[in-house]
Amino acid sequence: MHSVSEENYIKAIFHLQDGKMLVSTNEIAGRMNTKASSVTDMLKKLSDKKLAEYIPYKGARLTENGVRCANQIIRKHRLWEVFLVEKLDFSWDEVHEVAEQLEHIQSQKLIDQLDKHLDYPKKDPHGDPIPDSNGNYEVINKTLLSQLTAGDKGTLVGVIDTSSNFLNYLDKHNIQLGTQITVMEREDFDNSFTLQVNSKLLQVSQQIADNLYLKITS
Amino acid sequence: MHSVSEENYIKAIFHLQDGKMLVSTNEIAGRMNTKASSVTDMLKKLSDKKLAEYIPYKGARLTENGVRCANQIIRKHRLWEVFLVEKLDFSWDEVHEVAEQLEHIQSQKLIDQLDKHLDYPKKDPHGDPIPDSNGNYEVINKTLLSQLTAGDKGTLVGVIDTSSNFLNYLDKHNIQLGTQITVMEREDFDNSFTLQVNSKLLQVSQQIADNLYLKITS
DNA sequence: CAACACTTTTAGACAAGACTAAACTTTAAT
DNA sequence: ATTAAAGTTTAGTCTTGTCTAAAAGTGTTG
Repeated sequence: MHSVSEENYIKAIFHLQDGKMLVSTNEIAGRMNTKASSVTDMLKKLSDKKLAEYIPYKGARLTENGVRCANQIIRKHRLWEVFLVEKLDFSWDEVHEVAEQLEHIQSQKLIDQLDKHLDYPKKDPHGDPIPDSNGNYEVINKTLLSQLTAGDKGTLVGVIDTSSNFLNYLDKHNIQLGTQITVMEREDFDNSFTLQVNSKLLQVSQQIADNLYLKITS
Repeated sequence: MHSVSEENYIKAIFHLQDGKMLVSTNEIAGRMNTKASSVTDMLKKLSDKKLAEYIPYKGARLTENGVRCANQIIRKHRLWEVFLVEKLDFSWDEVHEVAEQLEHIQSQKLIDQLDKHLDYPKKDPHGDPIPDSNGNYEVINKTLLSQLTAGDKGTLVGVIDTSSNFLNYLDKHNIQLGTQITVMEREDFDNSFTLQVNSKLLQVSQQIADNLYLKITS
């Protein structure tokens, strides 16, 4: 089918193009830890294969075909994450790296059976939706914590950063998917927040507030 | 660690060197579906990395390190095969291809936890032993069917060829691991056999007899 | 609208792993 | 002991994916 490298670029473009008309070469290079010149080469190839539309000096965007492809890779990634957590007792901060490898295994039967074995999960361990085999997924109603103001409250339904560093920070404060969070105060100067979590007060920086999705309950 | 390609060569040499002093370039090329010149290149690389001893024009053999490495790859391959059959309802003829991909995933925790999840299996779905994390495995007492004579009998404990073609042939005749087989007659002319299997008589060619391992019961 | 900064592409190189064709060893047979 | 066949290695090429350095394009700002 497609090479591992092609799949990684498709995934990167997919995540970056959300909303945007075109994704720039530099943005892709940043996310992939490669150089802009390597990205240019790959964009030409993806364009030849009709997986992306590429306008030199302007940027690129996935075609319908490319999006379909991206959804299948994301489906595989997230199903493997569920497998690792549910069946192999991985914690949510350990799964990403391994899932990055597993997502490239090519076997339709494998992924269908894995889905069934896991009882058709709808979300991965970080709260992200798992596309079904047609690429459709439940849109989750969620708001970035950093956009809330004092008095708002909700439950944690997703995280953006899935690095061990960040997830360990959450673990340390007993914050998991489903945890109740109330915004007590917002500091306009540095956009930091005072939250009430697990009956305790917690100060969090903007960087943290930018990585937490809540489902508002009031 | 090692590249996928290196791992595949290590595995091939390991399987070929059984008993032999040295494995020839051509033998490796045959098993890997590559050309002899590609094998020469790789043997130099494996030799540089101290994974194989290579004597130009003579052949190669894995070092102790190479053997350790081979055992870990085989351990991963066979554990994944068990997983596919036991947990994902694959049949024994479908697992090889997918396990060839899965065996190259790099994560010690993954393989430890998979082993535990499967309850530390000792054999894969084709009857081959699964090395433990130190590379040790149970030696299975077995004899090639093609070396038996009229009157011998035993139970099927292993197969050599794991291709769908061969395994489907066995399925068609209801032959599985554990099936009782009696040698009724051996035709010296073409080394074919008349067997009694599942209370029926079955003619098998030498090629088939060369791929079945029995544990002798009489 | 010109000049500079920034982004992007091109050109050329490299590493891994494969191939073909030619040269070289080994082995077996006369 | 020669020679032919078979097996192996070398030399050179190709593809994929990466890089650096240089050239080209874009855009912003005075």
